[in-house]
Amino acid sequence: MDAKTTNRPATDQDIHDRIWSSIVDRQLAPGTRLKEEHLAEIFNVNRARIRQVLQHLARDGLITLVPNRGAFVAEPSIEEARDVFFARRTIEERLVERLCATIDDQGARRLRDHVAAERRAHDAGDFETAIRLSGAFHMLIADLAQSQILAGLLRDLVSRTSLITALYQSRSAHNCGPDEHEALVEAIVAHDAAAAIEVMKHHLAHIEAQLDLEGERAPARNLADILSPRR
Amino acid sequence: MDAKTTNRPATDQDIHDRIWSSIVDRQLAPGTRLKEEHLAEIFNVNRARIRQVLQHLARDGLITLVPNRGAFVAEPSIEEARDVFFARRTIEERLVERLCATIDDQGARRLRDHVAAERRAHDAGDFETAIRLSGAFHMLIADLAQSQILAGLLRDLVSRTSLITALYQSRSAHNCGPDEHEALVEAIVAHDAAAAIEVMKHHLAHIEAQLDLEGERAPARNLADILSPRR
DNA sequence: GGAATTGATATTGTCAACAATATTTGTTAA
DNA sequence: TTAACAAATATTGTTGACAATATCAATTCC
Repeated sequence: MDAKTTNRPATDQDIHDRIWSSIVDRQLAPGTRLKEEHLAEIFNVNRARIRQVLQHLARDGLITLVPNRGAFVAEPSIEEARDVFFARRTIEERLVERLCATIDDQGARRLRDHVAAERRAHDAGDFETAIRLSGAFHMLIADLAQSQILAGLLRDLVSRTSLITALYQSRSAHNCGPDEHEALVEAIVAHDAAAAIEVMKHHLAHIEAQLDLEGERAPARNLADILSPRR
Repeated sequence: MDAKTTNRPATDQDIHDRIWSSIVDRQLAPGTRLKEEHLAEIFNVNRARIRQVLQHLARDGLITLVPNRGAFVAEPSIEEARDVFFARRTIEERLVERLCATIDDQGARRLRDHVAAERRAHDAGDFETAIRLSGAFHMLIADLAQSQILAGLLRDLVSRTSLITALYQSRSAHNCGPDEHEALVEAIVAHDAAAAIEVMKHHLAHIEAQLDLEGERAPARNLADILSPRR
């Protein structure tokens, strides 16, 4: 959290976006305490504004508000993690099903361009970009499928997935996104709903399988981790 | 909105629940303006508290916050209405599918008891209760299907459905809930997922078909409607 | 040395006041 | 009578101060 304050006062949306992406990009680890006054100083705004933003982030599922104690980056339990994947399957299978019926040339081009960019980043070893584009691919599908409600719900679920992988990802995990994304795009463009659903199902199962949701909980964060400056 | 203030200070959750149910029960019509200071007087709390509650209700999709102008009970467009039903089908079909696999004796009893209560209210002509129980039936399915995430999402969608029916329901609509709910329960108890999905799909299509989403927008609310006392 | 207690400090929760913006009311002109 | 304009009022947005609660540091006791 090394955001520099600028002279233009930050809007609530700016602040929300900044904290959101710091969590999703894993700069803020699960369990991190977010002090209102501290954030207010960082963003150079009144504390009441921060409270408002934190309320929103809590509704997004990215932070946990504990009465009288403050806000913490969320630490989803194993049960929650499974539920997130269940919800994602529910939504994303339906979205690709719909997209198979509605995809047009422009949509197909956008999908292909996106996966090509993913492939380029992946092949160049730029894994940070590859991972970011991988998440954005899911949101592109949601946008193209034209359900604002499901797209909004999915956005939260994808964000929470980032928290979950931060907590539970085993060491051997690797990003296999472009291959499965390509297969998905081809099924969509071919209007093959059954295949698209199967690929999406497999893809999400693959992501979930890389997480250690069977063993012990992820190591509890100690107090020093929580209290050390996050910069 | 004739809530009487009590001596115990209302909690934020109390206030939220009260406004929520007033909207869902159609005591507060779509388009109604909710003034912060007025609500603060009604509930005998500081206005800042009301602002917090209104933020939550906006995230629930039940009200619309217009900068510098205030909060209004939401008036979903036809596109939004269709999207809500699409999202509901996505979620509710998956929930009944899962419930067919996990239902036990206790769950079956709860479902049957609920539909019986619905049937009694319906047969006694107590349509207010019948409609309330009808909505609660959907939430019971969500609870039993054991996905907190989908249950939470569905709660918001069911609430918004109430707004939509308030705006778009044709005059000839009637509640045919108990019959379809009974068929659904039997499919679930028989572990027949295909049938359950089909009944749920048909049930939601039935609700949607009773709305006039093809013709002109619901009549615009005129100034007299907005300014008349809402009690 | 560890646990319990106390006091100091930090943080969150709440509030009323003021600034900014919108709405309503009153007045004037055509 | 209607439209335009100005003034008054209402409402929302923001802030800093204070109350309530939690955390941390220091001290004492076993």
